[in-house]
Amino acid sequence: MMFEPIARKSASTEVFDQITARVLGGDLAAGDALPSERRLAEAFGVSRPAVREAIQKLAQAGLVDVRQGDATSVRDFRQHGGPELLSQLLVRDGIPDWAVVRSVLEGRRMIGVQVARLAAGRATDQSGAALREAVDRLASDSDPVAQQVGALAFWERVVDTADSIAFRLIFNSLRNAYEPTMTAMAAVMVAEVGRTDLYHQLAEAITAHDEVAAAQTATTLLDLGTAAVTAVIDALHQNDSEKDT
Amino acid sequence: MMFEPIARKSASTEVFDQITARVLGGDLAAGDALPSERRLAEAFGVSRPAVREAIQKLAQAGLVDVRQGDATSVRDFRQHGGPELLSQLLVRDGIPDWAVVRSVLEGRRMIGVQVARLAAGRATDQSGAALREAVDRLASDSDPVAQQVGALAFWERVVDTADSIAFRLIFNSLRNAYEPTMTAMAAVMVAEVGRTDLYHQLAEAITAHDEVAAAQTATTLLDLGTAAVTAVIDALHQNDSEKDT
DNA sequence: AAAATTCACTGGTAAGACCACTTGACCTCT
DNA sequence: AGAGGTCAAGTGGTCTTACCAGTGAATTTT
Repeated sequence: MMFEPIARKSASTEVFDQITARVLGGDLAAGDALPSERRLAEAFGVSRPAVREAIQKLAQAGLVDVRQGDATSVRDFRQHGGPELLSQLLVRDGIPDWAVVRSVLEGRRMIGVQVARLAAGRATDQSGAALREAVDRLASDSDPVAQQVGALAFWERVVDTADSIAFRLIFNSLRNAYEPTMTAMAAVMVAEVGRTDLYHQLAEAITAHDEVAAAQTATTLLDLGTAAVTAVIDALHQNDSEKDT
Repeated sequence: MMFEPIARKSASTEVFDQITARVLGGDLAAGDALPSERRLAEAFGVSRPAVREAIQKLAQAGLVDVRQGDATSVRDFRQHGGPELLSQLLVRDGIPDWAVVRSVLEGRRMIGVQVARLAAGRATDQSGAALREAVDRLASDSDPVAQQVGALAFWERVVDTADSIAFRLIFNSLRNAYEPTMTAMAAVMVAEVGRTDLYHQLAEAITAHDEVAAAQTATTLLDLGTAAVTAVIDALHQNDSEKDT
């Protein structure tokens, strides 16, 4: 029996998480007024500073609008939120939101291709070596989860090679959304991350400054994972339909 | 004479902004330890709760790593930050960072094309009407700034039509980065936002479910702005070179 | 030399008081 | 009536003070 490290959440983090879940879950609709800080403090059984810290984080995430003198109100996260929210949207109460999963896969695929193309245009000797090293490390892993970590590290190198801070930051967001789901996705994603030949091919295309080949290989590679996940989703939906019948 | 609404910043916001600027500006490098909350409070002349609120926001933005018992340390925002940071990175001390500008333009272009393609695949009668309305509103504006606002609203409709929450949230981030620069960009961006014919064409292509035409038109449109801004950047660099000579 | 302990420093939390601002009800004058 | 002013209640903003809870390094003990 393995012991899991206990992760203690601070009071403010706990408050933040709960309110975030309420907002993203729709229990607190856009425009709704949040209870006052004093009431929240009482309701959560914490001090007011703890509540305030949570609210500041909510405001930073674009989830609430706080104005002195008036009640703090919930904002429409679809209109004001950033991609940091994706990780919370992907899975709610342990149940994946397939529409969100689909959209993240789409984003991953389209952005991955563009980044690969950019990288091919800007590869240097250094970045080429880094890419090859990442491929080698990925190829040496046999565990599906480790392979996913390796694939993520590989793509991180690709993004670095693309030398675009905007794509880098977007990549970070997608990675943060994806990471918590890795163990659950391992069995499915092996169809993609197991194809070390394609990673090798992509690394070579980028190193050779072949933008077309890089984009094409990236498309092939990312479509594998997309197709695999999509197949699972469809299968689940089919089951649902059968149950209904 | 117009009156400007006065925007008063709270103490915690002020602290947050100052530390953010230090981190993004490189004065506080990744791995550096932040002064303790008590010292920061004294240095800024504010109370400790105010400092704590600021630090919580910094942590939420991925800029610092805070652990009880140990000093709060600065994280590598390139590795952990999200695209919300772009607005702060675009301009520092009033001077645009051209590498960041370029990367945002690249992101805008590539993502815009993909979103247009997605939208073409998922347009409905409702979304088509919304797109046309947005084009009409854009066409009725003559002021460059108003046109940019209209163009942004148009693209917002396109993203909605694409029906992808991931792209929606990414779009929000790019918009937040872009909005503060609009007045400065007005004269340059008019080359793009003034082409109401292309917006109209794009709206029609999306409504007609013509993915290829939508992608192509989007490319043409977005390249206009990209080229215009790139030309300005190059001109500035040329001036710099001449000065050096 | 290694292990255990101590201590100084860090962030985490709480309570209570007061300030600054928004809102809406109420009142007054026109 | 309607426009304006006044006021009170409720909200977020801030400060002070005190103590709790971890971390890490210096210190002591073995």
